[in-house]
Amino acid sequence: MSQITESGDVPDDHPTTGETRPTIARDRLIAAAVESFAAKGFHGTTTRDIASAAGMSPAALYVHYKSKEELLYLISRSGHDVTLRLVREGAASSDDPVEQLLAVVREFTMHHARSHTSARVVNYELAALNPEHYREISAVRRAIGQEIRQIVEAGVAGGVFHTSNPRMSALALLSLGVDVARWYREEGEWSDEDIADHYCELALRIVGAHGQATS
Amino acid sequence: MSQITESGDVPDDHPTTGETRPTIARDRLIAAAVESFAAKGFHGTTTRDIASAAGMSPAALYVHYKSKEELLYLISRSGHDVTLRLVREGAASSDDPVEQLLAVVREFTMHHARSHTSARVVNYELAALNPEHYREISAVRRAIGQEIRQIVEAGVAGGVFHTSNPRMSALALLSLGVDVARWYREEGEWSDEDIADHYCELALRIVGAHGQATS
DNA sequence: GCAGGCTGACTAAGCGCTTGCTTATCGCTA
DNA sequence: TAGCGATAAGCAAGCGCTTAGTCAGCCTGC
Repeated sequence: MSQITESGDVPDDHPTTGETRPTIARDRLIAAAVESFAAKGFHGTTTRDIASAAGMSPAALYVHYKSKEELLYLISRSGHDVTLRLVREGAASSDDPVEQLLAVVREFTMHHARSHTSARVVNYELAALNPEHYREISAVRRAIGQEIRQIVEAGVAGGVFHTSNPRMSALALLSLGVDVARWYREEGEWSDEDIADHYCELALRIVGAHGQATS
Repeated sequence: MSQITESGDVPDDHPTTGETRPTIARDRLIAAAVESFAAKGFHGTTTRDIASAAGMSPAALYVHYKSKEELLYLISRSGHDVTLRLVREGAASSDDPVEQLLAVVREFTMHHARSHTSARVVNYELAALNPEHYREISAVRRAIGQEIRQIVEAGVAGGVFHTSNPRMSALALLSLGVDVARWYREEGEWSDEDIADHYCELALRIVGAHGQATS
Protein backbone atom coordinates (compact mmCIF):
# COMPACT_ATOMS: atom_id res chain seq x y z
CA MET A 1 0.00 0.00 0.00
CA SER A 2 1.50 3.31 -1.03
CA GLN A 3 2.36 5.52 1.90
CA ILE A 4 0.72 8.91 2.16
CA THR A 5 3.45 11.43 2.80
CA GLU A 6 3.20 15.01 3.87
CA SER A 7 5.44 16.47 1.17
CA GLY A 8 4.93 16.03 -2.53
CA ASP A 9 7.54 13.32 -2.96
CA VAL A 10 6.27 10.03 -4.22
CA PRO A 11 7.85 6.66 -3.51
CA ASP A 12 8.84 4.63 -6.54
CA ASP A 13 6.57 1.74 -7.26
CA HIS A 14 7.68 -1.81 -7.73
CA PRO A 15 6.88 -2.58 -11.35
CA THR A 16 7.20 -6.33 -10.99
CA THR A 17 5.54 -7.03 -7.63
CA GLY A 18 1.92 -7.52 -6.70
CA GLU A 19 -1.22 -7.35 -8.75
CA THR A 20 -2.36 -3.95 -7.43
CA ARG A 21 0.90 -2.11 -7.93
CA PRO A 22 0.66 1.54 -7.00
CA THR A 23 1.70 3.82 -9.83
CA ILE A 24 3.29 7.23 -9.63
CA ALA A 25 0.08 8.73 -10.99
CA ARG A 26 -1.97 7.16 -8.21
CA ASP A 27 0.31 8.63 -5.58
CA ARG A 28 0.30 12.03 -7.23
CA LEU A 29 -3.48 12.05 -7.14
CA ILE A 30 -3.56 11.03 -3.48
CA ALA A 31 -1.03 13.73 -2.58
CA ALA A 32 -3.04 16.34 -4.48
CA ALA A 33 -6.25 15.22 -2.78
CA VAL A 34 -4.66 15.44 0.69
CA GLU A 35 -3.49 19.00 0.04
CA SER A 36 -6.80 20.13 -1.37
CA PHE A 37 -9.02 18.38 1.19
CA ALA A 38 -6.92 19.86 4.00
CA ALA A 39 -7.10 23.38 2.57
CA LYS A 40 -10.71 23.52 1.41
CA GLY A 41 -12.43 20.48 2.85
CA PHE A 42 -13.87 17.52 0.95
CA HIS A 43 -16.96 19.31 -0.36
CA GLY A 44 -14.98 22.46 -1.11
CA THR A 45 -12.65 20.49 -3.34
CA THR A 46 -13.56 19.65 -6.93
CA THR A 47 -12.28 16.65 -8.85
CA ARG A 48 -10.73 19.20 -11.22
CA ASP A 49 -8.75 20.74 -8.36
CA ILE A 50 -7.27 17.34 -7.58
CA ALA A 51 -6.62 16.34 -11.19
CA SER A 52 -5.00 19.61 -12.19
CA ALA A 53 -2.84 19.71 -9.02
CA ALA A 54 -1.64 16.27 -10.07
CA GLY A 55 -0.97 17.56 -13.58
CA MET A 56 -3.73 15.59 -15.26
CA SER A 57 -7.03 16.05 -17.00
CA PRO A 58 -10.22 15.66 -14.95
CA ALA A 59 -10.98 12.29 -16.50
CA ALA A 60 -7.62 10.78 -15.49
CA LEU A 61 -8.74 10.62 -11.87
CA TYR A 62 -11.32 8.00 -12.81
CA VAL A 63 -8.71 5.78 -14.46
CA HIS A 64 -7.25 5.22 -10.99
CA TYR A 65 -10.08 5.74 -8.52
CA LYS A 66 -13.79 5.02 -8.51
CA SER A 67 -14.87 8.34 -7.02
CA LYS A 68 -13.82 11.40 -5.05
CA GLU A 69 -15.10 9.67 -1.92
CA GLU A 70 -12.83 6.69 -2.56
CA LEU A 71 -9.84 9.04 -2.44
CA LEU A 72 -10.99 10.37 0.92
CA TYR A 73 -11.56 6.86 2.21
CA LEU A 74 -8.10 5.65 1.18
CA ILE A 75 -6.47 8.72 2.75
CA SER A 76 -8.49 8.30 5.93
CA ARG A 77 -7.92 4.55 6.16
CA SER A 78 -4.19 4.82 5.61
CA GLY A 79 -3.87 7.70 8.08
CA HIS A 80 -5.79 5.87 10.78
CA ASP A 81 -3.78 2.69 10.23
CA VAL A 82 -0.53 4.62 10.66
CA THR A 83 -1.81 6.20 13.88
CA LEU A 84 -3.05 2.90 15.31
CA ARG A 85 0.26 1.20 14.52
CA LEU A 86 2.24 4.03 16.09
CA VAL A 87 0.14 3.90 19.26
CA ARG A 88 0.43 0.11 19.51
CA GLU A 89 4.20 0.23 19.00
CA GLY A 90 4.45 2.79 21.79
CA ALA A 91 2.35 0.63 24.07
CA ALA A 92 4.45 -2.45 23.27
CA SER A 93 7.76 -0.64 23.81
CA SER A 94 7.79 -1.24 27.56
CA ASP A 95 6.00 -2.83 30.50
CA ASP A 96 6.12 0.39 32.50
CA PRO A 97 3.00 2.58 32.07
CA VAL A 98 5.14 5.73 32.41
CA GLU A 99 7.44 4.68 29.56
CA GLN A 100 4.46 3.53 27.49
CA LEU A 101 2.70 6.84 27.99
CA LEU A 102 5.78 8.85 27.06
CA ALA A 103 6.41 6.77 23.93
CA VAL A 104 2.82 7.04 22.76
CA VAL A 105 2.45 10.76 23.48
CA ARG A 106 5.78 11.55 21.82
CA GLU A 107 5.03 9.63 18.62
CA PHE A 108 1.39 10.72 18.48
CA THR A 109 2.26 14.38 18.94
CA MET A 110 5.17 14.32 16.48
CA HIS A 111 3.00 12.63 13.89
CA HIS A 112 0.16 15.13 14.22
CA ALA A 113 2.62 18.03 13.91
CA ARG A 114 4.75 16.64 11.10
CA SER A 115 1.84 15.23 9.12
CA HIS A 116 -0.59 17.97 10.10
CA THR A 117 -1.94 18.33 6.56
CA SER A 118 -3.02 14.72 6.18
CA ALA A 119 -3.97 14.57 9.88
CA ARG A 120 -6.44 17.38 9.30
CA VAL A 121 -8.14 15.39 6.57
CA VAL A 122 -8.04 12.24 8.69
CA ASN A 123 -9.59 13.89 11.75
CA TYR A 124 -11.90 16.57 10.38
CA GLU A 125 -13.41 15.14 7.17
CA LEU A 126 -14.96 12.01 8.66
CA ALA A 127 -18.50 13.26 8.01
CA ALA A 128 -17.89 13.16 4.25
CA LEU A 129 -17.25 9.41 4.25
CA ASN A 130 -20.10 7.19 3.13
CA PRO A 131 -21.85 5.30 5.95
CA GLU A 132 -20.03 2.02 5.37
CA HIS A 133 -16.60 3.64 5.27
CA TYR A 134 -17.48 5.80 8.26
CA ARG A 135 -18.28 2.71 10.33
CA GLU A 136 -15.03 1.06 9.31
CA ILE A 137 -12.95 4.12 10.20
CA SER A 138 -14.82 4.58 13.48
CA ALA A 139 -13.75 1.11 14.54
CA VAL A 140 -10.08 2.04 14.03
CA ARG A 141 -10.62 5.26 15.99
CA ARG A 142 -12.14 3.31 18.88
CA ALA A 143 -9.13 1.00 18.88
CA ILE A 144 -6.77 3.98 19.09
CA GLY A 145 -8.69 5.41 22.04
CA GLN A 146 -8.73 2.04 23.74
CA GLU A 147 -4.93 1.67 23.61
CA ILE A 148 -4.44 4.99 25.37
CA ARG A 149 -7.14 4.24 27.91
CA GLN A 150 -5.52 0.92 28.77
CA ILE A 151 -2.17 2.56 29.46
CA VAL A 152 -3.76 5.13 31.77
CA GLU A 153 -5.86 2.52 33.57
CA ALA A 154 -2.86 0.23 34.02
CA GLY A 155 -0.89 3.12 35.50
CA VAL A 156 -3.70 3.95 37.92
CA ALA A 157 -4.10 0.28 38.90
CA GLY A 158 -0.34 0.07 39.48
CA GLY A 159 -0.38 3.16 41.68
CA VAL A 160 1.97 5.20 39.47
CA PHE A 161 -0.77 7.40 37.98
CA HIS A 162 -3.22 9.41 40.08
CA THR A 163 -6.35 10.75 38.42
CA SER A 164 -9.95 10.85 39.59
CA ASN A 165 -11.26 9.93 36.14
CA PRO A 166 -8.84 7.79 34.11
CA ARG A 167 -11.16 7.54 31.10
CA MET A 168 -11.56 11.29 30.81
CA SER A 169 -7.85 11.85 31.33
CA ALA A 170 -7.14 9.40 28.51
CA LEU A 171 -9.60 11.24 26.30
CA ALA A 172 -7.90 14.53 27.15
CA LEU A 173 -4.53 13.10 26.12
CA LEU A 174 -5.98 11.96 22.79
CA SER A 175 -7.77 15.26 22.32
CA LEU A 176 -4.63 17.28 22.98
CA GLY A 177 -2.68 15.27 20.42
CA VAL A 178 -5.32 15.38 17.70
CA ASP A 179 -5.79 19.12 18.06
CA VAL A 180 -2.11 19.72 17.30
CA ALA A 181 -2.99 19.02 13.65
CA ARG A 182 -5.48 21.90 13.75
CA TRP A 183 -3.22 24.64 15.17
CA TYR A 184 0.26 23.56 14.07
CA ARG A 185 1.94 25.90 11.53
CA GLU A 186 5.19 25.05 9.76
CA GLU A 187 6.39 28.62 10.21
CA GLY A 188 5.50 28.65 13.92
CA GLU A 189 7.98 29.19 16.74
CA TRP A 190 8.09 25.54 17.85
CA SER A 191 9.40 22.47 16.06
CA ASP A 192 7.55 19.16 16.22
CA GLU A 193 10.14 18.00 18.76
CA ASP A 194 9.63 21.07 20.96
CA ILE A 195 5.93 20.31 21.05
CA ALA A 196 6.44 16.60 21.68
CA ASP A 197 8.81 17.37 24.57
CA HIS A 198 6.36 19.71 26.24
CA TYR A 199 3.39 17.43 25.60
CA CYS A 200 5.24 14.56 27.28
CA GLU A 201 5.62 16.74 30.37
CA LEU A 202 1.94 17.71 30.21
CA ALA A 203 0.92 14.06 29.77
CA LEU A 204 2.71 13.06 33.00
CA ARG A 205 0.93 15.88 34.82
CA ILE A 206 -2.45 15.00 33.33
CA VAL A 207 -2.27 11.42 34.55
CA GLY A 208 -0.71 12.49 37.84
CA ALA A 209 2.65 10.71 37.54
CA HIS A 210 4.43 12.48 40.39
CA GLY A 211 8.16 13.21 40.33
CA GLN A 212 8.71 11.19 37.18
CA ALA A 213 11.72 11.92 34.97
CA THR A 214 10.82 13.38 31.56
CA SER A 215 12.43 10.41 29.70
CA MET B 1 -28.36 41.27 17.80
CA SER B 2 -30.26 38.03 18.01
CA GLN B 3 -28.55 35.37 20.08
CA ILE B 4 -27.58 32.13 18.44
CA THR B 5 -28.86 29.33 20.63
CA GLU B 6 -28.09 25.66 20.55
CA SER B 7 -31.70 24.45 20.58
CA GLY B 8 -34.32 25.45 18.09
CA ASP B 9 -36.09 27.97 20.33
CA VAL B 10 -36.23 31.49 19.06
CA PRO B 11 -36.55 34.61 21.15
CA ASP B 12 -39.58 36.78 20.43
CA ASP B 13 -38.82 39.96 18.58
CA HIS B 14 -39.88 43.40 19.70
CA PRO B 15 -42.24 44.64 16.99
CA THR B 16 -42.05 48.28 18.02
CA THR B 17 -38.35 48.76 18.88
CA GLY B 18 -35.31 49.48 16.76
CA GLU B 19 -34.87 49.83 13.05
CA THR B 20 -33.03 46.51 12.49
CA ARG B 21 -35.39 44.33 14.49
CA PRO B 22 -34.52 40.66 14.24
CA THR B 23 -37.43 38.64 13.01
CA ILE B 24 -38.37 35.09 13.86
CA ALA B 25 -37.57 34.10 10.27
CA ARG B 26 -34.03 35.46 10.52
CA ASP B 27 -33.39 33.43 13.65
CA ARG B 28 -34.93 30.31 12.16
CA LEU B 29 -32.58 30.58 9.21
CA ILE B 30 -29.55 31.06 11.45
CA ALA B 31 -30.52 28.08 13.58
CA ALA B 32 -31.02 25.93 10.49
CA ALA B 33 -27.67 27.05 9.07
CA VAL B 34 -25.87 26.21 12.34
CA GLU B 35 -27.33 22.70 12.39
CA SER B 36 -26.57 22.07 8.75
CA PHE B 37 -23.06 23.57 8.73
CA ALA B 38 -22.18 21.55 11.83
CA ALA B 39 -23.47 18.30 10.34
CA LYS B 40 -22.25 18.60 6.75
CA GLY B 41 -19.85 21.53 6.64
CA PHE B 42 -20.30 24.84 4.85
CA HIS B 43 -19.64 23.49 1.36
CA GLY B 44 -21.63 20.34 2.03
CA THR B 45 -24.69 22.42 2.88
CA THR B 46 -26.94 23.84 0.16
CA THR B 47 -29.02 26.98 0.49
CA ARG B 48 -32.00 24.71 -0.11
CA ASP B 49 -31.03 22.61 2.95
CA ILE B 50 -31.05 25.71 5.12
CA ALA B 51 -34.24 27.18 3.69
CA SER B 52 -36.23 23.96 3.91
CA ALA B 53 -34.99 23.25 7.47
CA ALA B 54 -36.31 26.71 8.34
CA GLY B 55 -39.62 25.87 6.62
CA MET B 56 -39.17 28.29 3.75
CA SER B 57 -38.62 28.37 0.02
CA PRO B 58 -35.05 28.71 -1.31
CA ALA B 59 -35.65 32.34 -2.28
CA ALA B 60 -36.72 33.38 1.22
CA LEU B 61 -33.15 33.07 2.45
CA TYR B 62 -32.17 36.00 0.26
CA VAL B 63 -34.87 38.24 1.69
CA HIS B 64 -32.96 38.17 4.98
CA TYR B 65 -29.30 37.55 4.09
CA LYS B 66 -27.02 38.54 1.24
CA SER B 67 -25.44 35.15 0.75
CA LYS B 68 -24.71 31.75 2.28
CA GLU B 69 -21.31 33.08 3.35
CA GLU B 70 -22.96 35.95 5.23
CA LEU B 71 -24.81 33.38 7.32
CA LEU B 72 -21.53 31.66 8.19
CA TYR B 73 -19.92 34.98 9.02
CA LEU B 74 -22.72 36.06 11.35
CA ILE B 75 -22.66 32.68 13.11
CA SER B 76 -18.88 32.80 13.42
CA ARG B 77 -18.77 36.40 14.58
CA SER B 78 -21.46 35.92 17.19
CA GLY B 79 -19.86 32.70 18.46
CA HIS B 80 -16.43 34.27 18.77
CA ASP B 81 -17.84 37.31 20.54
CA VAL B 82 -19.55 35.10 23.09
CA THR B 83 -16.34 33.17 23.71
CA LEU B 84 -14.21 36.30 24.06
CA ARG B 85 -16.68 37.84 26.49
CA LEU B 86 -16.80 34.67 28.57
CA VAL B 87 -13.02 34.49 28.75
CA ARG B 88 -12.71 38.16 29.69
CA GLU B 89 -15.36 37.82 32.38
CA GLY B 90 -13.47 34.86 33.84
CA ALA B 91 -10.22 36.83 33.80
CA ALA B 92 -11.90 39.81 35.48
CA SER B 93 -13.56 37.71 38.17
CA SER B 94 -10.53 37.73 40.48
CA ASP B 95 -6.98 38.98 40.96
CA ASP B 96 -5.70 35.52 41.76
CA PRO B 97 -4.35 33.66 38.69
CA VAL B 98 -5.59 30.35 40.12
CA GLU B 99 -9.15 31.64 40.47
CA GLN B 100 -8.96 33.30 37.05
CA LEU B 101 -7.75 30.08 35.44
CA LEU B 102 -10.48 28.02 37.07
CA ALA B 103 -13.20 30.49 36.07
CA VAL B 104 -12.03 30.67 32.46
CA VAL B 105 -11.51 26.93 32.02
CA ARG B 106 -14.87 26.16 33.61
CA GLU B 107 -16.84 28.56 31.44
CA PHE B 108 -14.88 27.80 28.29
CA THR B 109 -15.31 24.05 28.70
CA MET B 110 -19.00 24.26 29.60
CA HIS B 111 -19.66 26.48 26.62
CA HIS B 112 -17.90 24.18 24.16
CA ALA B 113 -19.81 21.18 25.51
CA ARG B 114 -23.24 22.80 25.79
CA SER B 115 -22.98 24.69 22.51
CA HIS B 116 -20.97 22.04 20.74
CA THR B 117 -23.01 22.30 17.54
CA SER B 118 -22.39 26.00 16.99
CA ALA B 119 -18.86 25.68 18.42
CA ARG B 120 -18.05 23.18 15.68
CA VAL B 121 -19.07 25.67 13.02
CA VAL B 122 -17.21 28.46 14.80
CA ASN B 123 -13.95 26.50 15.11
CA TYR B 124 -13.88 24.23 12.08
CA GLU B 125 -15.42 26.24 9.20
CA LEU B 126 -13.09 29.23 9.29
CA ALA B 127 -11.58 28.36 5.91
CA ALA B 128 -14.94 28.96 4.22
CA LEU B 129 -15.07 32.61 5.29
CA ASN B 130 -14.11 35.19 2.68
CA PRO B 131 -10.67 36.77 3.22
CA GLU B 132 -11.99 39.95 4.82
CA HIS B 133 -14.23 38.10 7.25
CA TYR B 134 -11.47 35.61 7.96
CA ARG B 135 -9.11 38.39 9.00
CA GLU B 136 -11.74 39.92 11.26
CA ILE B 137 -12.48 36.62 12.98
CA SER B 138 -8.78 35.83 13.33
CA ALA B 139 -8.32 39.02 15.34
CA VAL B 140 -10.97 37.87 17.82
CA ARG B 141 -9.32 34.47 18.06
CA ARG B 142 -5.97 36.06 18.81
CA ALA B 143 -7.59 38.12 21.57
CA ILE B 144 -9.03 34.97 23.12
CA GLY B 145 -5.63 33.28 23.10
CA GLN B 146 -4.00 36.34 24.56
CA GLU B 147 -6.34 36.43 27.56
CA ILE B 148 -5.47 32.86 28.49
CA ARG B 149 -1.76 33.42 27.92
CA GLN B 150 -1.80 36.44 30.22
CA ILE B 151 -3.35 34.46 33.04
CA VAL B 152 -0.75 31.71 32.75
CA GLU B 153 2.13 34.17 32.49
CA ALA B 154 0.88 36.14 35.50
CA GLY B 155 0.68 32.92 37.51
CA VAL B 156 4.22 31.96 36.54
CA ALA B 157 5.52 35.44 37.34
CA GLY B 158 3.76 35.29 40.71
CA GLY B 159 5.31 31.92 41.49
CA VAL B 160 2.00 30.05 41.79
CA PHE B 161 2.27 28.29 38.41
CA HIS B 162 5.26 26.21 37.36
CA THR B 163 5.72 25.37 33.71
CA SER B 164 8.78 25.38 31.49
CA ASN B 165 6.86 26.90 28.57
CA PRO B 166 3.96 29.13 29.64
CA ARG B 167 2.94 29.99 26.07
CA MET B 168 2.67 26.38 25.03
CA SER B 169 0.85 25.47 28.22
CA ALA B 170 -1.65 28.25 27.52
CA LEU B 171 -2.10 26.95 23.98
CA ALA B 172 -2.67 23.44 25.34
CA LEU B 173 -5.41 24.76 27.65
CA LEU B 174 -7.13 26.48 24.73
CA SER B 175 -6.68 23.43 22.52
CA LEU B 176 -8.17 21.11 25.12
CA GLY B 177 -11.25 23.33 25.49
CA VAL B 178 -11.85 23.83 21.78
CA ASP B 179 -11.54 20.13 21.07
CA VAL B 180 -14.40 19.37 23.47
CA ALA B 181 -16.73 20.64 20.73
CA ARG B 182 -15.38 17.97 18.38
CA TRP B 183 -15.80 14.92 20.59
CA TYR B 184 -18.71 15.87 22.89
CA ARG B 185 -21.88 13.82 22.41
CA GLU B 186 -25.18 14.65 24.08
CA GLU B 187 -25.80 10.99 24.78
CA GLY B 188 -22.31 10.49 26.24
CA GLU B 189 -21.59 9.33 29.79
CA TRP B 190 -20.49 12.77 31.06
CA SER B 191 -22.46 15.97 31.53
CA ASP B 192 -20.98 19.34 30.64
CA GLU B 193 -20.40 19.91 34.35
CA ASP B 194 -18.57 16.59 34.77
CA ILE B 195 -16.23 17.60 31.98
CA ALA B 196 -15.75 21.13 33.31
CA ASP B 197 -14.92 19.76 36.78
CA HIS B 198 -12.29 17.40 35.45
CA TYR B 199 -10.86 19.96 33.04
CA CYS B 200 -10.40 22.42 35.93
CA GLU B 201 -8.34 19.77 37.69
CA LEU B 202 -6.33 19.12 34.51
CA ALA B 203 -5.80 22.85 33.99
CA LEU B 204 -4.20 23.22 37.43
CA ARG B 205 -1.91 20.30 36.67
CA ILE B 206 -1.01 21.63 33.22
CA VAL B 207 0.13 24.98 34.60
CA GLY B 208 1.74 23.33 37.62
CA ALA B 209 -0.37 24.86 40.39
CA HIS B 210 0.76 22.55 43.21
CA GLY B 211 -1.51 21.52 46.04
CA GLN B 212 -4.27 23.87 44.94
CA ALA B 213 -7.87 23.16 45.96
CA THR B 214 -10.15 22.24 43.03
CA SER B 215 -12.52 25.11 43.93
C1' DG C 1 -0.25 -5.01 -32.14
C1' DC C 2 -2.38 -4.32 -28.18
C1' DA C 3 -3.21 -3.29 -23.20
C1' DG C 4 -3.48 0.37 -20.33
C1' DG C 5 -2.76 5.42 -19.31
C1' DC C 6 -4.74 9.42 -20.63
C1' DT C 7 -7.51 13.14 -23.01
C1' DG C 8 -11.24 16.31 -24.91
C1' DA C 9 -15.82 16.54 -25.30
C1' DC C 10 -19.73 15.43 -23.12
C1' DT C 11 -24.08 14.65 -19.84
C1' DA C 12 -27.31 14.93 -16.14
C1' DA C 13 -27.85 16.81 -12.00
C1' DG C 14 -27.31 20.18 -8.73
C1' DC C 15 -25.55 24.65 -7.29
C1' DG C 16 -26.08 29.82 -5.56
C1' DC C 17 -28.75 33.28 -6.48
C1' DT C 18 -32.46 36.29 -9.16
C1' DT C 19 -36.79 37.48 -11.11
C1' DG C 20 -41.69 38.53 -11.30
C1' DC C 21 -45.37 38.16 -8.80
C1' DT C 22 -48.79 37.40 -4.69
C1' DT C 23 -50.03 38.14 -0.07
C1' DA C 24 -50.03 40.23 4.62
C1' DT C 25 -49.59 44.23 7.44
C1' DC C 26 -49.39 48.75 8.35
C1' DG C 27 -50.37 54.04 8.86
C1' DC C 28 -53.00 57.44 6.80
C1' DT C 29 -56.86 59.98 4.79
C1' DA C 30 -61.76 60.79 3.73
C1' DT D 1 -64.66 52.83 9.54
C1' DA D 2 -63.85 51.89 4.78
C1' DG D 3 -60.58 52.34 1.32
C1' DC D 4 -55.74 53.31 -0.31
C1' DG D 5 -50.82 53.30 -1.08
C1' DA D 6 -46.47 51.73 0.75
C1' DT D 7 -43.50 48.23 2.50
C1' DA D 8 -41.86 43.94 3.33
C1' DA D 9 -42.16 38.77 3.44
C1' DG D 10 -42.66 34.98 0.86
C1' DC D 11 -43.04 31.76 -3.22
C1' DA D 12 -42.77 29.32 -7.96
C1' DA D 13 -39.99 29.23 -11.53
C1' DG D 14 -35.85 29.39 -13.56
C1' DC D 15 -31.14 31.43 -15.09
C1' DG D 16 -26.35 30.78 -15.70
C1' DC D 17 -22.97 28.13 -14.17
C1' DT D 18 -20.40 24.24 -11.91
C1' DT D 19 -20.33 19.74 -10.39
C1' DA D 20 -19.10 14.51 -10.38
C1' DG D 21 -18.68 11.26 -13.41
C1' DT D 22 -18.67 8.95 -18.56
C1' DC D 23 -17.00 7.60 -23.00
C1' DA D 24 -14.91 7.04 -27.57
C1' DG D 25 -10.73 7.38 -29.28
C1' DC D 26 -5.74 8.51 -29.26
C1' DC D 27 -1.07 7.74 -27.89
C1' DT D 28 2.97 4.92 -26.00
C1' DG D 29 5.85 1.22 -24.22
C1' DC D 30 6.39 -3.50 -24.19
